[in-house]
Amino acid sequence: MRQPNSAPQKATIHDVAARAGVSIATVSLALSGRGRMMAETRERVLRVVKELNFRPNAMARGLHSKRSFTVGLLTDDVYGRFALPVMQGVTEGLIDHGVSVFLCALEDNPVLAQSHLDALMEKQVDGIVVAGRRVDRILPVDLGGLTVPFIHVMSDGGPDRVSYLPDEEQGARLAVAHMVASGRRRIAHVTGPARFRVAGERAQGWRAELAEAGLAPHGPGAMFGRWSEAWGHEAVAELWASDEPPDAVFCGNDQIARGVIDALRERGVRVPADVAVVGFDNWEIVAEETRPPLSSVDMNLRELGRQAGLTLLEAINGAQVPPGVRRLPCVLRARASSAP
Amino acid sequence: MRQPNSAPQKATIHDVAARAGVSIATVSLALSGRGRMMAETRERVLRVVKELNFRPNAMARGLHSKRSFTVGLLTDDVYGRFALPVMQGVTEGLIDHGVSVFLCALEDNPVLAQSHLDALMEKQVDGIVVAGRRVDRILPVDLGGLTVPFIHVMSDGGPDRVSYLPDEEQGARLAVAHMVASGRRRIAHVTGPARFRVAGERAQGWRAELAEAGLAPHGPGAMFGRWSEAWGHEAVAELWASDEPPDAVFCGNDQIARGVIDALRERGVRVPADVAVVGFDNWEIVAEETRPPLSSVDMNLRELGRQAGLTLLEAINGAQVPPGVRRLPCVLRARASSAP
DNA sequence: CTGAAAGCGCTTACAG
DNA sequence: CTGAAAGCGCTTACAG
Repeated sequence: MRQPNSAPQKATIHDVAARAGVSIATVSLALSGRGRMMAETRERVLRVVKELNFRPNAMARGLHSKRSFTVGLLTDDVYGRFALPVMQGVTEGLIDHGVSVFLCALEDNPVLAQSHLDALMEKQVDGIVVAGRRVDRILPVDLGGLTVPFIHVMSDGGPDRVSYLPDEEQGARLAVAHMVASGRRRIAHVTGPARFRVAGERAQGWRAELAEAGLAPHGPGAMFGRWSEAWGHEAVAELWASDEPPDAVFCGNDQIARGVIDALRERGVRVPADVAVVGFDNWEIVAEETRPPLSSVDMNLRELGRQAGLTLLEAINGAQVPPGVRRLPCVLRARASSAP
Repeated sequence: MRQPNSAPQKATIHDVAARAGVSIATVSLALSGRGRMMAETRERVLRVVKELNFRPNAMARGLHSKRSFTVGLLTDDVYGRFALPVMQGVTEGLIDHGVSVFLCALEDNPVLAQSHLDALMEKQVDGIVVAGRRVDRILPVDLGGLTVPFIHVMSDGGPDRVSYLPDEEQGARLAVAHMVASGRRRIAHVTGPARFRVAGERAQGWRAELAEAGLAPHGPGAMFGRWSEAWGHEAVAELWASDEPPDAVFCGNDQIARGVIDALRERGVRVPADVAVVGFDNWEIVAEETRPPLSSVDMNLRELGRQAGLTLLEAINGAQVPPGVRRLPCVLRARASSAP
């Protein structure tokens, strides 16, 4: 490992100025392209900048501009299935603007959360992104006294804040419309616990799209259970105990869908010939390995993160960003499990 | 969204000094606890610090100390199954020392990678962690000219650098020893492509532990294939085509194990009664939903990240850290799939 | 025990 | 067109 004491000293603006035979002000001006100067002078400065591989010290610059060009990203998604794409989107959208992102993984620990927040504020972050793993869950931090703008993604900050969320209902409608279009008529919905807000929203989308297609919900209504494969199995047992089982199952997430498909195979019910199955989340590593590969609704998390990052940047730059929830459309990733 | 222009100005050391009726030097000294001063003065200063919620500006502090108390975390693991726990460990280990971590997701794009690296250097990071998703893969960045210490995790930086890796061979031996202890004698190994270094290391552990137990490898040797469920199915077909199928299968990862277990169920072979199955990675969300739940080797990625972060910190603080690979032991997470 | 001053590496009016 | 100076918010010798 290269040791810091053996490392070459970084060049400063004084080194550049001395070598180019100008003042540090001229170097600064040449670099920013602001003040107009003799083309020859500018070129000479820029040449030296390149020779010395000079990069302005962001801390010194920030001291003056009161902008650190950093933001903090708080998340409680320790597992990362949802937060990671969001995080990527945020960093991706911001790096083009020279903004770097501090990662803070909170994991339900208020003390840890507070120390992360303190560290961020000391580092003078220009803003904060709060990324949740579940919409109706509050992160263990008090953002009330924050002196910088912040924004929520995959977590609802309430009416006074800006929140970016997937359009769950629209995503559900996509899935149902897709099944209807391929001739399915008895479309059941198997999903997670009713206390999860997204479960209700997805069920609502299922119901609304069916109504629009002139179809009745299959069975007594949406089947709320758990977000697990095991629940998928159980739901199939229930559904196939009736006289008229469904010809399509729209599942609230990919794990349930996986359980449904496995259970159907064990019963000798063919997917997609007898029953179409569509999941939610488009968890690719699981969806692609399902037999047959699982069609699923993609929440576009990366794009969600990107837009949240850019909107935060606007707010940092002084724009008035009206508070409220912004929904981004989902897209359907059709695979074999829902073929006509 | 709270707008920056409406935000209360942050208190500076001058505000504190004025209000406490002392000089800024005294405030600084009181805060650092360095210079000795009248207890009463110190208390007065600290009281005002609290009243004004004063936090020293890290950029100003860093300008002087030439330490930013930040590090960069480069990773090419876009999916995040492996990198996320590592990232968490790194941040967790460092936040206690006041060090914040910049996240840079690289995803095979050298241009993006370079711009992330440039941003990090401008921000004056004190060091860099390089976290891979696969040991024998080089990240698309040239770290050669770096002027700060760096360290590798889940990626091998070669003989001149410090790298933290799981002890793959030891992990494999754990799995095999566990199966031997529960009476299994014909232990097969189904794993990923031979060109992956970890596949070779895990196979080596399997072979070594069997030898130590006085057992021969089951079949013609380790079965190299793909890191997928589908390969697990195919391998079962091969294995059960022989006269004497195994009574245990050690799998190179959890996806293969999942495929193996599913395939065995379809054949009516009982797990664990007839065959024990153990996976690798301890990918909990999958392992726990497998029927029966899957025993698996855990690489301790979080701890790996934590230690890497702390070692980087030592190097930053000037310690001489001898280069080379450091292996951390894996642990076995036994579940029902390998019960005696 | 406490304060005035220099300096960290920049940027930005302000002179000339 | 270019330079000298002030200032961003701290820390650290150095006086007193």
